[in-house]
Amino acid sequence: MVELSRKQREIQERTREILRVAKPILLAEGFQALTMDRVASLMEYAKGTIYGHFSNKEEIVLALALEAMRLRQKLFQKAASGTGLARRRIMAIGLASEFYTQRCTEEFQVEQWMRHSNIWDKSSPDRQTLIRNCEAGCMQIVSELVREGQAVGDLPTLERMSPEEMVFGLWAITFGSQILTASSPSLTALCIIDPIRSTRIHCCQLLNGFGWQPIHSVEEYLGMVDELSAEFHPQFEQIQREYR
Amino acid sequence: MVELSRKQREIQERTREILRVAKPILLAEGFQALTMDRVASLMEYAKGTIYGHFSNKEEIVLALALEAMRLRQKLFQKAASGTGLARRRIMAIGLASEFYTQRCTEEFQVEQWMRHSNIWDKSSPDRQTLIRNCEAGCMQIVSELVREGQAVGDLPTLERMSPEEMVFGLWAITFGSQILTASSPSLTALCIIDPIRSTRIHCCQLLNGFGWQPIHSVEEYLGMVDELSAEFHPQFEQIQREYR
DNA sequence: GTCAATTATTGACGCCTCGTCAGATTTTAC
DNA sequence: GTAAAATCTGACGAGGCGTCAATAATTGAC
Repeated sequence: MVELSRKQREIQERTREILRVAKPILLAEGFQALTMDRVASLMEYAKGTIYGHFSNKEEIVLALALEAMRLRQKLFQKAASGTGLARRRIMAIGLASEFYTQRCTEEFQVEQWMRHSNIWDKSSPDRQTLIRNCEAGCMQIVSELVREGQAVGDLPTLERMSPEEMVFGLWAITFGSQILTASSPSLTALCIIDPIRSTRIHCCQLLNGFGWQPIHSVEEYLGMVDELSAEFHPQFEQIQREYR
Repeated sequence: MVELSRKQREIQERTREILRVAKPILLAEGFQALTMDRVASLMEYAKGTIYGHFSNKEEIVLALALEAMRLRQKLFQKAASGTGLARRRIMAIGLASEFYTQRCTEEFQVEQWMRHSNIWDKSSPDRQTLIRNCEAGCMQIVSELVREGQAVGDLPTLERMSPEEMVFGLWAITFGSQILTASSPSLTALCIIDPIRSTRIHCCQLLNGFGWQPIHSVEEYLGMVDELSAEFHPQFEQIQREYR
């Protein structure tokens, strides 16, 4: 490790400060309200100085997103490190994801901004890679559990279907639900009263469909999720606090 | 119906012309490349004239998106109007959705632009409503099939779970898969070789999980999808041609 | 066919943001 | 103490947005 000079530390600290200033603007007023001039004047630095840290505002968003995704990854890790069968631990990951969307609203929102092609495409490949790696890390946590389920014999393997491809399904269902919930303000108008409960049920039914033992009835499953929730929520909250 | 004067027809035609000009720019170069000045100069009209049709560029995107969604709706209608059991017809809708993503790439892409909060939020409530209605229409087509499955007794009903909430699951899984496929250029790096096949399987397993009769093994299901595909593709292509 | 009223079109304009870079200022190293 | 290196500054050019006063075209009554 290289020792950093005082100046270097100052600069690093300022990078963090920029993110601290930019985040509430992005969240409260959207991307177009996040201007370099504004960040600069709020921080009482010249614009050029800000550009020394981030070569455009898209980079700021991706930097925020990376932080957010690291939090997500930590939650997943915690969930996966629980006890019991792989299926139970996968349920815990579902809960982690739910927690992230529900309780780490800001981070979840930042992730959404990052996905905008406008923003993604204008930021540097380096930062993109960092984010991709983090995403792959999250995925790996889950696919390990699938592998474990298969190894133990609880989950039948399928011809030409990798553990990652199974995760893809769970990922798609939770991700899809979250996006739809976040972007359709009128789900209730479409008779979708409780999207979170629905998503839980769909995950259960998907796992049942794959024959992942033990098979749970919906009632049973929802009960277990509540128990798991009581167990993990304090831990998730702890991680969230540390992150702040 | 009101007769339109020649002038009115001309104006209407120009609206269409604007969309024709704007679409390739949006698709090939993205939203920030779509400027009113550029559209105006390409059409050899003054900018103000374009603003007479669309009060900002976001409106243009939403207008394009509405066209796209109407195509999607037509595909869904065709799929739902097939013969056989509700489960089979739901599979056909899955295929319609696949066809839309795969073969109506441009329309699918336009839909993605519409979902950007930047764009959505800046366009008029009227146009937003049109789009929401179209989305609701698509959803209704599917939820009718769920109702039919339940009525016939093929699909067990669940406590506190509306047909729409069941559709939500299928919607989330296909939508989520499509977004992930479209936005993660390196799915193969994550060991997801064939996302389309995976998605098909996940839909099958979800339906199996819900106990929708007849239950299909994955092999069986994939075979049926191929058959259905042969049956519906020509019809879908027909609809696509009419739309152009 | 004329002409006034209505409707449509134009494009220069003001405002805003982006990202740059030459010059001013501060820090570092000796 | 001082010269070289690093850092910071903010005015500037480029370019997009949306407006609106001025201009042109169209309509329809006579």
